Amino acid sequence: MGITKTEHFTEQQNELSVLAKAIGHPARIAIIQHLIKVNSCVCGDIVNELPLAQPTVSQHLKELKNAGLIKGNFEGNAICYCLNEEGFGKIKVFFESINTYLENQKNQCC
Amino acid sequence: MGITKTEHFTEQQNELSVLAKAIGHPARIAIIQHLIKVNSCVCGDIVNELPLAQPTVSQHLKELKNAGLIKGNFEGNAICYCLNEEGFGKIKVFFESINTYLENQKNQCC
DNA sequence: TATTTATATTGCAATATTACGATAAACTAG
DNA sequence: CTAGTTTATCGTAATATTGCAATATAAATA
Repeated sequence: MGITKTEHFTEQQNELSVLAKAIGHPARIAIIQHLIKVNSCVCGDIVNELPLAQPTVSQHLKELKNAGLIKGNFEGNAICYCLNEEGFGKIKVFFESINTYLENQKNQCC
Repeated sequence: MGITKTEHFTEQQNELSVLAKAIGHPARIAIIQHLIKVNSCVCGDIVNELPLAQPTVSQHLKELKNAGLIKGNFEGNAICYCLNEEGFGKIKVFFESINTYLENQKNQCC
């Protein structure tokens, strides 16, 4: 069906899946890594950094923005992008709990 | 097209995207959370934990396994599942670098 | 105002994902 | 061996995602 039965899962599970899904594409990971690498807001050169056409990049940026992983503000002609702490904060909590569990785990049978 | 241009991205970017994509579904997050909650290997009750048909759950388990996020061993009639540290370790590094960046970031303009 | 530059939207084709019924496969118990 | 239990696979329908050409929009500047 391609349709996810979101209504059967908790709000937290759906929220986390949206965030992870947004990260689940190499182009969007490349965008995130570029924003970190440049270490400041990036105004208008994201399209040139990626091996994809402008509409495609625009779409990926939109998805990252909708998921709350990046922010974008108009800066004259261009748009400045940077990471959005809010989205990453939510994932952080999830992965920290997993890591804590894995570190303390004793009775592993697999 | 629905087809990702993986050849244009680095191996690390593709690997991370596969892991994030595998987590990017509420059913698969529910599976991960259940394995943590029970705090031991879970042998054969995963299907009953999820509001989805057995073939669908089997498919989700397969995807988590292929991505390296869970392990599954035959235990007589049933199969025992638990988290796979290897997969989560790779994501951990990625998110730690993002968190370090976000914590030290000074010149935010967005 | 007209032109240029940067980004977004639309529309569409190709492919991927999600879900499940039917069925198969593998093991246990009797 | 037969029946029951558990998990995997196949086949298929419905929907989602990816990518881009064409086009629209918006701001800056001449």
